[in-house]
Amino acid sequence: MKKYDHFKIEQKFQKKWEKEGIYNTKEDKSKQKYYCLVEFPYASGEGLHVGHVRSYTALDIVARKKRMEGLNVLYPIGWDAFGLPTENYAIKTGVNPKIITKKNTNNFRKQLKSLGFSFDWSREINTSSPEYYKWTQWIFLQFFKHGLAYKKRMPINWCLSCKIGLANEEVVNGVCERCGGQVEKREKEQWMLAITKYAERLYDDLDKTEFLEKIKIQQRNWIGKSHGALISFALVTSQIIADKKLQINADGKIVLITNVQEFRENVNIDSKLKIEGREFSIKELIKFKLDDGSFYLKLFLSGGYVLADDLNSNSFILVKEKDTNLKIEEDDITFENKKYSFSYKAHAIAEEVFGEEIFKKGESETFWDYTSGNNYLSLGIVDKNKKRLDFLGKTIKADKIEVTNLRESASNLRSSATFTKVNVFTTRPDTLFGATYLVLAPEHELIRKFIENKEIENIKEVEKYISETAKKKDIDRTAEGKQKTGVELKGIKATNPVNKKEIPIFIADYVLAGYGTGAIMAVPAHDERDYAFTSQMNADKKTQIDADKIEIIKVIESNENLYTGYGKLINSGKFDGMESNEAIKEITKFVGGELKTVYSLRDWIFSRQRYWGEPIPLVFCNECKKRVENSKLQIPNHKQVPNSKSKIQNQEFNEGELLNPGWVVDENLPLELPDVKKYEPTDSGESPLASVEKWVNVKCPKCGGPAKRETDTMPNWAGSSWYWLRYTDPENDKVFADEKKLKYWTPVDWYNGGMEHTTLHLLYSRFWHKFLFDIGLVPTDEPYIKRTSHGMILGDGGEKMSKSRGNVINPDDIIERFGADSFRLYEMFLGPFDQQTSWNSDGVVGTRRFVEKVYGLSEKIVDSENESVNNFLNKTIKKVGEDIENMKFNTAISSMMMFLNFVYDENKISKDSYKKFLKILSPFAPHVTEELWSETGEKESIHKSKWPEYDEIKENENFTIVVQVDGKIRDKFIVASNLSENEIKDKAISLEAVLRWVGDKKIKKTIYIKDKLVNIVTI
RNA sequence: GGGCGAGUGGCGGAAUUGGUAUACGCGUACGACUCAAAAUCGUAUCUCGUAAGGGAUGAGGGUUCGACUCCCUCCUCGCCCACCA
Repeated sequence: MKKYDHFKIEQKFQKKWEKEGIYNTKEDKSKQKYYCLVEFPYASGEGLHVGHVRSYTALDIVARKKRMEGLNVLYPIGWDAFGLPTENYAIKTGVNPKIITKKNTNNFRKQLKSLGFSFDWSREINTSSPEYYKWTQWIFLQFFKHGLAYKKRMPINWCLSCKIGLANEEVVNGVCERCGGQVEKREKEQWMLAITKYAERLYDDLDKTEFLEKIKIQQRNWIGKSHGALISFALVTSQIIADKKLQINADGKIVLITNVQEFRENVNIDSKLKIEGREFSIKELIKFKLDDGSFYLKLFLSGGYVLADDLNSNSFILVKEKDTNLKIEEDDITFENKKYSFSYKAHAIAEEVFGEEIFKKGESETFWDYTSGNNYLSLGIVDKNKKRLDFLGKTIKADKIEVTNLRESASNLRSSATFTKVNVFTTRPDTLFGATYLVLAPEHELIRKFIENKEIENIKEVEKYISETAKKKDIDRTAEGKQKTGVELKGIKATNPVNKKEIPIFIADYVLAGYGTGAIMAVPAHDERDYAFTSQMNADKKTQIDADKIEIIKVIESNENLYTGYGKLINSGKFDGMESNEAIKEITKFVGGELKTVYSLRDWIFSRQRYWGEPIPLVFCNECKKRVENSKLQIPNHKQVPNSKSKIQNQEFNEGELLNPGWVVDENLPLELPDVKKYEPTDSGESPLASVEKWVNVKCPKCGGPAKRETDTMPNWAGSSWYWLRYTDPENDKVFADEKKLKYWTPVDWYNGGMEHTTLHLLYSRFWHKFLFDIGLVPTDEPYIKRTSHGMILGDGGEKMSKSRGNVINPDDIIERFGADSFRLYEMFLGPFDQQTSWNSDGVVGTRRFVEKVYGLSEKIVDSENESVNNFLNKTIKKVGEDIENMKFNTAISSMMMFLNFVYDENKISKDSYKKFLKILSPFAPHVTEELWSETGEKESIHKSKWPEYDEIKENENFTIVVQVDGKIRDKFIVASNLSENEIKDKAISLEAVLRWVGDKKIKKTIYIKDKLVNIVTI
């Protein structure tokens, strides 16, 4: 018997296959396609991992089987080449990442080829090659042009000792992964991709896919859909205004307020005024602020009164609104049926209302200003020193009048509408009666404005808390068991809309700015976090809230103060007795809230302050910024991306340029990475590209003026977000892939990868694909039909393989010792493909022995074999075929081992059966089967042969019937399948062992399971 | 805290429309071959018991003629997410 020399055989066929290109694929309309995809590797310096081998072998088996079944199979490979380890290595050594990448991919390619995968190497791609990233950049520009990319200040992780920005993945347990140093947040302008606009579709369309259920679940959890309601809480700054503080003078027009400044600061749209015993509510409040920080008020009151501020005399003027009633018709203003030119008219009104001495003609000017949104204007007058202004009349429709000239004269005046409400998102509107305070995230935009307008009393305390929060590391902010902290916003209250009770407002960092509206209603009796916060604030004596008294849903058995479940409402006014699910809808309706679905998915931070990534092909131009700002172009407000290629091309500025004034696209692609001297980010946290002046300073592609390039690069997820599309047409330099080729090959039929990519990569790539679908560039709205994940291979002790633990297995060593075929078989034999398992190098000898036995099998070939061998083979063909489809590679292999053992026992096999066996083994062990196949005299490759059919097992086969008495096995016998149920029962009951066990007991019943078992039940 | 998954020999694991638990492989022991070793082949290998037989699939309970499989309670481990309102 000749010796099995794996090295010789594997080398021989790997060369032969490559030379003949037998796995290279072309579009062939006559054949059905099948697209197998594995996650392309990041070619690190550490070389191939056994985990790669597991994934690639599995789909190689699938690809080979599908080919044998006559499908046109695309099984491509390439390199995900932008990444941190390469960059970090470059920083350390100063070697250009291109060179490192080249070296690493060469090594990976060699390693992959030594495993005999049936990749179509002619389609190899590399995300770091300009030919490839040209299209990554191009797709980014499409996002930009459609208004899905925008710049925003965002915190980044900054390592204090490495002095570089870290990706989230590099921050492990709150410290820098590389050096273990402290990480803090730094704010920086970042490019964002608006993936949240696709949240709903990314969620819903999972139903269209055949992803493994656990993968769908993980995606759904990541997107984080919750149903709830937006509820508005009106703000009350103060109701201090009382009779004694107001005086009306004799003619009834001048109101004296004892503390005008206090009144100015505290009056609010929800304030109620009492003047001479008469109550007024405020219909509209206009607050004008001067540059020195002081401001003036104009209040439109119920009953048609207007309360106008007079700073100089520390008084307010109360007038009847109808005195200043204005109507606008065309260009002119009609005032009590007389027509005046605009300016003249305004003065006429001023004289009439306030007296000529206040606004002398020629010394004062008229102006318009915005008050409540873009559609309404008020007419006003400002004195010549621009220190005093007033309004004359109620708001009027603005779209009928020309305002441009008049705006300028008041340009040093800024209007600021007072904020009147806070929106909160809650999933539990049914607990609204228990809402005893509001909490805003420290980053909530209202707080800045409260501070600006001096609407809070304890500004210093609040500012201190905000800055402390910003400095906190993530880990401190979220660590479990951490005390909740917060500060009350004194001087501002909110009104609970359901019972009109006044409740305090806090800021606290347990409320996240990025989720919902960044504000919550706190229901301590029904929410754990609110309960904890309340208890802690009570301990600090900062609030009066008593959790006991606000319980609204009572659970009979529960005597706790906290209950987070659902139930029947109590202490909820007219909603008492209503079930939660109904109350959610009813209470929301009652308070004028809006049922809403929110997603916890955040927009994608798309900037990295790094060298080794795709440059972002945008340029900043000051001149274009001005032109955008002066243009009247509006950003279209569409909910869905339009399915059109042309719309955005007809304007001078595209949507992205309008959205990000000054940023213009540079369509001269690829925008290549320039060479740099050093790969570290700059001290200011900019990417190394910022130091390449020649590259940074460019002519604006739009106006030709001086402009600067964006120096951030794209994240390493970018290139992998569309790579499966490029495989269909990897060399095209006109488009990212030819439409017809995309149509033939996509979507991917089966995509396998690691569970660790289930959330980010899988979601990002689905997002890009959907966007490309929306703009008409790909034929389907989902990229992958089936997605599976292989389980992780742990090291010997059941721990994760890692360099530091020293338990990393190098595939090269295994191939050298045992050969690629045995290695592949062992990887698949290890355990269930989708579950984690641990590696044991000693185990490879098992599959090696199996391969050797296969190698010697030809000695058993005879002219006529036993029928039982043929039957066994049929069963095995069936099982192997099914197991491959179901990813049960381990049992497929064990069934082939059983067959082989059986043949060795029988000591004979026909040539025909032998060849069939080689065929079903060939996807698993492609080299040795090819060798043996050629030895049978076949000229064509076994991998081009047809997958064998199997015959259903013949009817007259015998079965073993197990006989139980009272559920315990007592005997078994072999029976031909043509016996009837009664015959089998009779035979069972007459067995000696059965008679012995039944004894004198009476037989209650006899259960028969076809071809399997008889159970005799006694009483 | 939430989601997902898993607990079966010394080890990786097999067995689910509920029907012979421990397939297949590793390891180990003994034997054959050999001067010897390796390799190979053969036999054995859950456990108690001489045997007949009994017990065992993380623990405990339930449903059933019959449970690794279904239901309930609990424990342990892994992965992912984590103050998501």
